[in-house]
Amino acid sequence: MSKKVNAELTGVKEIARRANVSIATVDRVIHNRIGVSEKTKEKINKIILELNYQPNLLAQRLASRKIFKLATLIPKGSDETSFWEAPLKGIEQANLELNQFGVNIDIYFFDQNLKESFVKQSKIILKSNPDGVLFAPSFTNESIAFSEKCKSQNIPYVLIDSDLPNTGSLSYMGPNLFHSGYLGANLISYLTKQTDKILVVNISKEIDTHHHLLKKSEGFRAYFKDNKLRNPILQIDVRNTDYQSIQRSLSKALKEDDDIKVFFITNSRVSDVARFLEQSKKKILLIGFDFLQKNIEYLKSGGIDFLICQKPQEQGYRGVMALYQHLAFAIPVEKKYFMPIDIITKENYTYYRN
Amino acid sequence: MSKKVNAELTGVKEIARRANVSIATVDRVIHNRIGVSEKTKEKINKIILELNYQPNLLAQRLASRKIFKLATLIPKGSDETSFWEAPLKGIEQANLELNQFGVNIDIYFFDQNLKESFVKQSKIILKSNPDGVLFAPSFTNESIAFSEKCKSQNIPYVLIDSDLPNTGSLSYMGPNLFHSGYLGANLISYLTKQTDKILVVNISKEIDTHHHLLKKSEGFRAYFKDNKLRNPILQIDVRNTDYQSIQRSLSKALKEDDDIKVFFITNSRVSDVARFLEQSKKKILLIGFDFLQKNIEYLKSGGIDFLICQKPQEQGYRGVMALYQHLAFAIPVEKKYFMPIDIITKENYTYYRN
DNA sequence: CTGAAAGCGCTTACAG
DNA sequence: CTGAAAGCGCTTACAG
Repeated sequence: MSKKVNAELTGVKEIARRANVSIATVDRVIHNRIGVSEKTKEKINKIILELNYQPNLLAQRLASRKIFKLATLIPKGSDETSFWEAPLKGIEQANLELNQFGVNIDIYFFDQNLKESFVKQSKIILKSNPDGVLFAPSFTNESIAFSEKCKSQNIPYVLIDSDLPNTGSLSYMGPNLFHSGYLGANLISYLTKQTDKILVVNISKEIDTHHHLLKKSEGFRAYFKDNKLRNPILQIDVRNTDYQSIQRSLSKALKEDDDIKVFFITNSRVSDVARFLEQSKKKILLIGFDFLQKNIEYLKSGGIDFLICQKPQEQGYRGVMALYQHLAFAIPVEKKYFMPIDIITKENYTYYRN
Repeated sequence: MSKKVNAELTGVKEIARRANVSIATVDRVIHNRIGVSEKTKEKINKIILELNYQPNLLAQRLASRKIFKLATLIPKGSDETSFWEAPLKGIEQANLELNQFGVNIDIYFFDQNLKESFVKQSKIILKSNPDGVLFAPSFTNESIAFSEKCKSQNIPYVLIDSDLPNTGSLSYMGPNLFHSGYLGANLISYLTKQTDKILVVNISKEIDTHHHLLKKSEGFRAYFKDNKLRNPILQIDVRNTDYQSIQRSLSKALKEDDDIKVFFITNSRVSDVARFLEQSKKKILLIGFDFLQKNIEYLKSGGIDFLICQKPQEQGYRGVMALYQHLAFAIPVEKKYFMPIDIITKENYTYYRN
């Protein structure tokens, strides 16, 4: 272990010395603040380039006692699905790590079944005047409205889980939904004959607003089309997310077509389908989404064959980190950071990091 | 953006004030240095607990001008395989990020085909007196010898890519080899009938030292046994890694059994097998390892069906980070950090982060 | 437009 | 065994 030597032949002090000014003036130039004559500004900038000056981030953060206030808005975890616990965990982890670097995160929740709760929470957030916002745009119109307000208040915002059509966000961190459906189809094409019948199941209260499910089924179908596969593809939309409704819809579908070989469930509700198949003693290949405890149980028992996962925890973590890096260091952030499309089976789930 | 207030009602100053001592004494207690009476030590420790004191890492790193010198030893990337470029990238990324936190990394390489080069480089490293070492234990005996020397010099070391039987390492970050073979078999079981013949191919100059390949094929076989699957499994070991040799061995194998349905290649050399299959116009299901450019090309063209990947870049990155966290903050490190076992196809490789 | 000085929360010689 | 003081590389009022 050695010691740092000549630590600051390249710091602000050295720049100040060479430019024959005070370090305060150097600081002004570095941060593009006003109140410096063109001449000295040029002189200093030249030296900065010569020295290839890199600010010491440690010292920067320590000296500037700024506190960044971030707000996150995601759905509340519910009995029906624990999916949103993962992004929350990611946010909390980021919070923990950033705490000592002067970041405070306020975590807000909304009810996935209540647009008004989203609107209400977003208003509270705007009033709190945060330096940055992360949210899941579950309700398209309401989310667009929220993002517009963020823009007009000059608050950078990051989206996770699904994207918004307009482009004002600092970043989107989440799946490419179309492609995750496409991959599901790819996987199935390996597992079936071209004559096998496939059932696509969307389970969601608001299919119209949950356009992300539709994007997945679009991607799914596109694969079969692109590869000229002739499997018959049926589709049902289940609008009530309780088990009874799911059971009823699936029973009906199977009554109409009793030779379906594969079920493709476009979201995390796949465990309910596994339960149904278990009870009805049907052996049908089952593929769905998301690394939830319930789903893993069925993966273990063989009730679910494959899960497609997209690191929701990492979405929360990275989303917050992106905001921080943008605010604290003006580090450029990837506009779209698509999560990997992970394939989970009985034999690799123990190693998966969500 | 607000300001930090009362920043140090919990800092060393406050502790010193409450204990009625100087901050130097507080510092001594915090770092368990000698030269403090039992009495004051107790007093200070009590206050530390009361305040739930968390040192400001920024200030800590800034004030202590320690420089940590790390050394890494991994195989040189070769024409035959670019596999080791990934861990190198990870190491370089860590280097970049840690540079401003007082970490210097010296990167050493050895020739995968020359034990002596490993021995030679490890000696150079030991002479340089590093604070921590990361290495890939490609040659078992030589690696054990190296690790013993690290231990006796009190240098913490981290292993990547494959593990060593003794347990002195700070951490192992890499695949669970047995299980990655197991997963490969799991995947294949979905894609085949029980009567389909499977060929396992180990391609390596030193199968005996490259016991990690053997662990993969063990895991592979274990899956079939555990699940009472009756597929005939053949195996060949190719000891020369040039294309001609591989071609010859595979031709011979196919001549002896022309109804093989699946090839399982236990390492990254799978692209050579894909090339062979392409030329011989055989359509055989092909599964292998690692996210290399060559392999991806065949994945795209359909020559390779699945790749199993284990984030080699992250191995390098995390390995270095673990050393740093251990040295700088005495943060406890996971003894074994197994990488996820990722399944890559034509349709998700664009999203993969190696 | 510019600079001197204090301070961020620590560590580190040095002196006693 | 203990403390006063300087310093890490920055930022921030404040004064001129």
